[in-house]
Amino acid sequence: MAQLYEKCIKNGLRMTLPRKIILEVIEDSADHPDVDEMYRRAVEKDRSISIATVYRTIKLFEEAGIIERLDIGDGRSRYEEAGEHHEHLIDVESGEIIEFQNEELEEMKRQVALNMGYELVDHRLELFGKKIKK
Amino acid sequence: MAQLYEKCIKNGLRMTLPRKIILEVIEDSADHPDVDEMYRRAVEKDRSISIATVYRTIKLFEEAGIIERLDIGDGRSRYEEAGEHHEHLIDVESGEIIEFQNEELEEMKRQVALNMGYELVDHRLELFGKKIKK
DNA sequence: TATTAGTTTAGAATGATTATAAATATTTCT
DNA sequence: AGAAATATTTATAATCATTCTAAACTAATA
Repeated sequence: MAQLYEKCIKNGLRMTLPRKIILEVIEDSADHPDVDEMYRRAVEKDRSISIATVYRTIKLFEEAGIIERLDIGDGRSRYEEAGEHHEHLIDVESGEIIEFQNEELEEMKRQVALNMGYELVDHRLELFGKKIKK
Repeated sequence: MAQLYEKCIKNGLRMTLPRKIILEVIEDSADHPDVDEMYRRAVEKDRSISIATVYRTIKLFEEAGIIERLDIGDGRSRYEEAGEHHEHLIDVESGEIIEFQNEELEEMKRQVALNMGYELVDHRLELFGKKIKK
């Protein structure tokens, strides 16, 4: 599963120890950690890593398309491995973030933008929901 | 056009001078100002108003459903008068924010949430587009 | 009008993020 | 490999948006 590493190399990034560690953190994370959480996970692997490096590296990885930023509207940015495009449903009671995909929805967004004379270059959708108990 | 004022009263808000001024600013704004911009506009009407009051009052108005928050992903919160639900298309070149409505899209969001066992309580969609030149 | 409760102000505090300067590490050149 | 040049990291200060606090002020109530 070193395809992320390959992607970094392809982007001409020097793979230093801190960058490798942060990359590992990303690979190991199935959730959507914020910077602070990523920092905590990185420190577990290497005590000496600095928060500034985490911020800088995350920005670097984001620009290289290695990770994607998710903004659920509280002040912090969360990150996840880039990949298949998907949307997020946030459970307003538990804070849980659930991923989903819906091609029809995607297509409709593209279409709506087009109707206004725009080429869609990015889009962001978050649904906030309450679990229906049966 | 004092329906916003009425709405405040209905919500049991004391209508002090600063609150009236901030309400005026909201009524006069056809765009999507951030807190700092709203503060600047308020100060033009009353020199003595404080940024803390603007923050507090905005939060108050948001909770009362007088205004709505818009987050376009740069660090700041923007606000607009609450009303007809609509979405935003952000022109990535000019930064311009264009409003649009699409009931079909709305319905689809509700449906997608429902399929996952959730009642949609809120949703946020932003399209980022580049103007197509003909 | 005195008392109480709510609001505003100014400024300090906080939390997330970015910038800076010195120390380290990596690459390049010979 | 060793020196010079370049990039990266670290620690910390700075910044930006936002929230909190305490004292002053205003409005509502008894």
